[in-house]
Amino acid sequence: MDFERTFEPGAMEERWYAHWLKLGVFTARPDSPRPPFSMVIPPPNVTGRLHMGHALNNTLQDILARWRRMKGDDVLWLPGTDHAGIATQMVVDRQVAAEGLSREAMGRAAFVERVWKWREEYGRVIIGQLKRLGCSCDWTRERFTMDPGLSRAVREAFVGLYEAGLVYRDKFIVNWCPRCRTAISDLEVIPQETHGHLYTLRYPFAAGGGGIEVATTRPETMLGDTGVAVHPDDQRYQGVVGRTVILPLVGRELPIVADRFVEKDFGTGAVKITPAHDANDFEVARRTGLPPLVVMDEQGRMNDDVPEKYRGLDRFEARRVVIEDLKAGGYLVGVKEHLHNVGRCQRCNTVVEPYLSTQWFIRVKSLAEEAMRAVADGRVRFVPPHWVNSYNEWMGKIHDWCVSRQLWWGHQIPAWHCTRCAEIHVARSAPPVCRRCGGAALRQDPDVLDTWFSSGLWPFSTLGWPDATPELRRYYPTTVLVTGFDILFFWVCRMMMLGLHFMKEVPFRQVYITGLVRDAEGQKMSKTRGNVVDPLDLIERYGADALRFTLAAMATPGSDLPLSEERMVGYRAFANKIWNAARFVLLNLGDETKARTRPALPPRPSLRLEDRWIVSRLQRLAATVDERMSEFRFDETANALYQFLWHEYCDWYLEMAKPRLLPGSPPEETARARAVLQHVLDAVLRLLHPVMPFLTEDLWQRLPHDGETIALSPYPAHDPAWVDESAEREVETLMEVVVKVRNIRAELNIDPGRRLSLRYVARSPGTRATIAGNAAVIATLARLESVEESASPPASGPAARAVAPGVDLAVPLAGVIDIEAEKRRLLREIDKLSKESETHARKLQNADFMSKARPEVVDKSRRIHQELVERIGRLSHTVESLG
RNA sequence: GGGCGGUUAGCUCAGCGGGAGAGCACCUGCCUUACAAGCAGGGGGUCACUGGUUCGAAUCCAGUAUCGCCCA
Repeated sequence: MDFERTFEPGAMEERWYAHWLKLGVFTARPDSPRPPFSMVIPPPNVTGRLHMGHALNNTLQDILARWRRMKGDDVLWLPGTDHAGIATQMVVDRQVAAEGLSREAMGRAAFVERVWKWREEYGRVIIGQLKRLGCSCDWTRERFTMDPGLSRAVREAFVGLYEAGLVYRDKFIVNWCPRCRTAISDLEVIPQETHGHLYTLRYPFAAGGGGIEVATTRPETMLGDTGVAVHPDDQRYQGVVGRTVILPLVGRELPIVADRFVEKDFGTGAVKITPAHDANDFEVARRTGLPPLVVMDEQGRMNDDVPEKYRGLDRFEARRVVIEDLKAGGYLVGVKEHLHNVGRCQRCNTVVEPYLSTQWFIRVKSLAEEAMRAVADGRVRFVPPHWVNSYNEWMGKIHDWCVSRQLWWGHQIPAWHCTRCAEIHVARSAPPVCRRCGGAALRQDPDVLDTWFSSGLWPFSTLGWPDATPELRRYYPTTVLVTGFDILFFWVCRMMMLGLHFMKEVPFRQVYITGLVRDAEGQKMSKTRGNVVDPLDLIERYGADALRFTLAAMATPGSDLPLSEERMVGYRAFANKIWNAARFVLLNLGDETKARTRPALPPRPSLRLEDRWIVSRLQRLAATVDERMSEFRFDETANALYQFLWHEYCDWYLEMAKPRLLPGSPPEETARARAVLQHVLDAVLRLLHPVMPFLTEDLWQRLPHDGETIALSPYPAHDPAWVDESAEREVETLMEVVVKVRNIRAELNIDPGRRLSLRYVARSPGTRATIAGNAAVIATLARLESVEESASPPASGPAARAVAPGVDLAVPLAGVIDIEAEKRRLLREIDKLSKESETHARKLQNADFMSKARPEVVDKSRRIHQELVERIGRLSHTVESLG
């Protein structure tokens, strides 16, 4: 088998993904006796391309899915896409326009057919990209929000809400995008700080004798004014309420009304009321009985209800002309710079127009209350928990949800209007005749539902609802939802409300909220900034495993992820490190390699110290990983794996095992070393598999193994029987000795190839036994020719000295030692240790500490202090002996 | 205006009541038969500031400064 010196991702990834698909690894088994674990993917837009946010949350989901699968759960990770009403319609609009056609000219049916065609052709790009990432979704259950089943669920849900009295149709001020020509929800309006002007206008009293001044940022809306309001307690305007003014340019007579909404301190304290074009004004008008007057059309042009001069003008052009005319007429009293927020359409950045129109709404108050209760009483857990605050805040002051959209692409509202008597029928299917007048001419409501309405049903519509399918019974509520905070309100809140309403049960037990992937400078990635990083590009350059590991390692709950390429380079190096460790093991396995099955670990009494140590460390790793994964600590899981693999397995164990692999060592020792090397590697590959699925599969397949894929092999469970504290302590001693010798070599600039000898004086029989019993290991790691116990004090004569816990060391170096330099080196060491010991000395001298601190804390401090003092003493003694 | 989060080594971040940590970067020396995408050794921090609680605070509390996000 070829085994290159450097790890090359690439083709290997594609091969293993195909292997998993062939084996059906990702397919959920509803009839399985195993416990279920389920997640639904946050459905990406059909128009979407994989971005770093997707890469992050799908990596984390995949880690969970693969982990639970190996732990023995029946995992369902249900994938799919969202039809993305406005976005998709815009894309196809553009495509059609490029052909010189238009949506209007084509007609609705032809256009919708065209969108479907687009979806077939381009709408699956992101699915392929998720596969590149390695996502172990159950593709046999892939869903699309416009599928027949999900469309049926949407109809059923809408009708169900209607029957529960939670749906109504009303004229209301909504956020209107004149470019998209549809209503959009509050959440789809992005406020943008804008330098504008505040105009003060004077409206003369109808009866003559002065007038009243009003302030506005949108003068063109004055054409739709139907009143003026002041605060009832405002001293300045006592007596004007009830009088009328004449609207300039129009001539309409407007009543002055009193309403507490008016801010006395803003502008002049009097405001013009344009009920059909301002949400606050609309409320005021409702309270005070002022009539609404719509003065714009769907595209934001002034309509026929304004003086002829302004008809047909775009709202911004109208603003310009209105200002000119007001100025000419002497009605413009003042203009000043004004910084304010202007709402823009999330999709197309057009300035949103508050617009009075007839829309469908969902009464959400009762749904929101239940959704808040579900979180308060723990039916749903947020990770990290602080997001509950945002959730409650939004749910607490929620407005009714405008769910109708004036689009063609989406779920057409299941409501039919009688063309004769205007009766509205909300029904699962078209009624044959009007129930009121019996007329047969019924027309379906042209509007479609907000895309988030169908997304809100996603956790159960995808499982077959409204039918009580086995999947629905088994996998709902889903175990966990992983998503970004940017769609907390859009999506998470809506799923909570709709899930609780229709299923009487929360849609997910836990919600893990990810941070935001930023660039290396911590800036938000955006097309305009040009700092967008393409995950596919990263996969090409570093491999999917390195990308996944990077994202996992940086996924600290509650914080954003500044993605730096340096970090990715580091984790690609990690992948390469693992590759080479496996390469080393495999090249040393000999004939066992051909035995395609994993041998058992040799009985413990036959194992050497270092074997018991690495197996013990492995057990601790398994425990840590299990604990950290259960808490969604992907970062700490990744770090623990990294630390173990690189700094314990590779740095120490591999090196310690090398001598036993050399020809000439006892065959049974070689066999045992091979078995342990292989056992630990196999286990750690499995522990790592959820994070780095491709690399681990590739290596696992090369090693002796049972089964067809690592993805279905059992996840190593913590086995306390193999934890060996004394082995860990002993190896720590060996490491300290080795590091001291290496330190001497480095600081005295001794040729790395030169073999040195080591004399030691152990302070306890245990330490003596550890060192004496492992002299060969120490010699290998520290490149020594001899390790000998020596009489106390350590050998006199020219030598470099060091003190490790429990043992004094001397490396004789005739002709190399500069006595003064050696003294300086030792004094520096004494200094360092003294600083540490002082902090403990202070504590131990503190009577309060001694009496009030927990005994084990005092003990620990005393132990550390004693040890430090002892080492300092021995070092000082050595310095003195140097003269 | 309300809410949430951050401020720890040059950079990016863990740690969140008991000896200041990691990765990268940096310095020194090494192509030691798995790996130079490597090995060995090393330097580097009044844990934003001010008070308080505590025997003990980077860690808990209050306040200040500052940066960022969300909602109005």
